[in-house]
Amino acid sequence: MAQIKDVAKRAEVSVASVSRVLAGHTGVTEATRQRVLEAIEALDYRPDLAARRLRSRRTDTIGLIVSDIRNPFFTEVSRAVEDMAYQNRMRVILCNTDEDPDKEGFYLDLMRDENVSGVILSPTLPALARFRMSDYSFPVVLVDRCDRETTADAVVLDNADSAYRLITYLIKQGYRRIAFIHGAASATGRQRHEGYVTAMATHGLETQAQAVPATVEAARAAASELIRESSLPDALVGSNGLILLGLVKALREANLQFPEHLGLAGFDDLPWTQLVGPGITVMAQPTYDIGQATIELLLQRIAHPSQPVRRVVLRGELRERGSSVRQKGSAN
Amino acid sequence: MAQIKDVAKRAEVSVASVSRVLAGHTGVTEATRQRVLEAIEALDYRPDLAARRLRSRRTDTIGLIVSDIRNPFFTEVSRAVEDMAYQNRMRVILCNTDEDPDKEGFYLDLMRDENVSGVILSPTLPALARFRMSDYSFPVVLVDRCDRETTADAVVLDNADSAYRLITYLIKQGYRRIAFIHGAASATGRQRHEGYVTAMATHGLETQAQAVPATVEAARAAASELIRESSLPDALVGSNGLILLGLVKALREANLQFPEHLGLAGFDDLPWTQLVGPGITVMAQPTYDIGQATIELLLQRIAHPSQPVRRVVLRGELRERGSSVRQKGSAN
DNA sequence: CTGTTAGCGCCTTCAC
DNA sequence: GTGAAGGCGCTAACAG
Repeated sequence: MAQIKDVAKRAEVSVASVSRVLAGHTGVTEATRQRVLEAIEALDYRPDLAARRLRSRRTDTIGLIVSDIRNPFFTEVSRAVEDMAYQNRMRVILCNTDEDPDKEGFYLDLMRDENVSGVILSPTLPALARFRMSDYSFPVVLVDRCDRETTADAVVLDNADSAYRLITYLIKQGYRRIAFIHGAASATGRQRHEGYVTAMATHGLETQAQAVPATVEAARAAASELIRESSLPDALVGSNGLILLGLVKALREANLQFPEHLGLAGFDDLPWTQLVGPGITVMAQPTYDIGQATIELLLQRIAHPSQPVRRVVLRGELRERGSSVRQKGSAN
Repeated sequence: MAQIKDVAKRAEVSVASVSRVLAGHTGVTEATRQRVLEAIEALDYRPDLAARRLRSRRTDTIGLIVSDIRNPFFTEVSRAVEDMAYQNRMRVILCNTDEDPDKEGFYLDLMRDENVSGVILSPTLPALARFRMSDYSFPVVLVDRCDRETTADAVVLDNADSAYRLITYLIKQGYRRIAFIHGAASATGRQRHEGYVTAMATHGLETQAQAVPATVEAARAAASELIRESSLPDALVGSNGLILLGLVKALREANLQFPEHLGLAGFDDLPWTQLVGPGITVMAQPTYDIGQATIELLLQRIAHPSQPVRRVVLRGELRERGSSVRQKGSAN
């Protein structure tokens, strides 16, 4: 492995000059620049990143900490993040917390040890509650999850509003007994629940909500339970794509059709939602945009550490499909 | 930020002793060990990874290079990889190539610059064709894609066999004119195509295959085209989850039901495949296991650089569902 | 068992 | 415009 002094020797200059052309500095004769470039080429020299990082104290690395990359929302976000990172010559380290604050803490510590340029974090509930930018030695931008009280750069959906609009739409369709299954472990689930409650209250309707771990299986189990009860709800709503999938599974197992037996809706416009049954009405998130906005915020924060805190709130978009078409002659 | 000499000072020992307890070395009195530990605790000292890496020449980092993390197969693989990496105190750098050999080359160069401990690579077709372990300064394990001729650690599905078994199953169901849409840009798509051709030939049937970029949209377009032709095939098969999704979309657009109008099958047991229509027959890949096996191979290779090359071939599992139930009275 | 010391490969003043 | 030299923070000989 060639190193800088080999290049210097071959180009018959000092290591300082090599370093200068590497850094793209001015103050180097075009002639020496060429000689250095040739030497670099000839030796297939590549600077040692470990040495460079030790010296320069910067890593051009960003950490991406999410609950589970298999959640399609985070998959898409991660892709946007990696795309932008690539364009900015930065690498991304991927971390899954499984909503476990300890694991999250471990990774946050790791980010400090890695001396990353910045972190994109989808915090667990406890981490969000006590989040302070000043607790970290690196810039952090929150994604998907953020409280009203949190002072931090963040990119989120208008969760409460989106849920409110989705529920209001269902109510306008004629649904009354609307059950809401939402993720228990995240701010997102809570905020969407809030929107649900507000919408129902606005129309004088009783709520029937249930918090579950945000997994397909938990949602399926909860829905199965709910369905088994004597009085079926008019409609079922899942607060994210995973939960919605669980609901569909439960309905299928129970041999219940939508919208014939009950209405169905949810969040996240995943590819399959338009394919199952008559299509499922969803509140779509601009997922890739969310990821892109997040890393843009982060890059700006890295460039300007003391710029004012910013929050980007993206709007969900209702996609009406067959699953929420109220059936005539249904019980009220 | 405290550093090792601060710890040494506070514990009243030399930096060497601190380094020793950090490394978990024996040859340190329990007493000094305690003093060092206390000092570390008191100062909240954490070793600087850049310095450590420069000195030790190891990074405990692995690169994961795939075509697109949004492909559910790679999503799942990446999760397995990250899990195992976490357990082994290693970090993973995520890279998407989009099947672009240049981008792939860029990342492979980056891996060298990063001096990673190892790389998990799902190579593009050209990269696979010229792949030589000796071209890399770090261990590489191939995942999902591997030729017969390639000499490298690898974990793959028994692609040709799985396709053969899937097609043979369809033929036994009574299907004859089976069209196969497969990914053009990967070894996997080619091998599955091979299995398809073999199965059809074995039964004296004519093939009708089409290679497309492995995206939902490309598959949808190709299938739409195919469907528009005067003579509809008996059955449609997609060589992976993305392609299968495209097929379903095309059928839906054309208002064609499965299995009523034609049979349908594919690869990858994605959650939605059991939810759309009567469920779709698929060849399931043990995705998480594949990821796990891959990183295990890599970790072993890192530990024993000169151990013999190993290839792990996992078997696909047929999951029969409603989409491939031959309809009575159909044309032959 | 413990301490001293010489680098790991690079960047960057500081002189010239 | 160029070169010499001193670290960045840590590990691992080598002495003692």
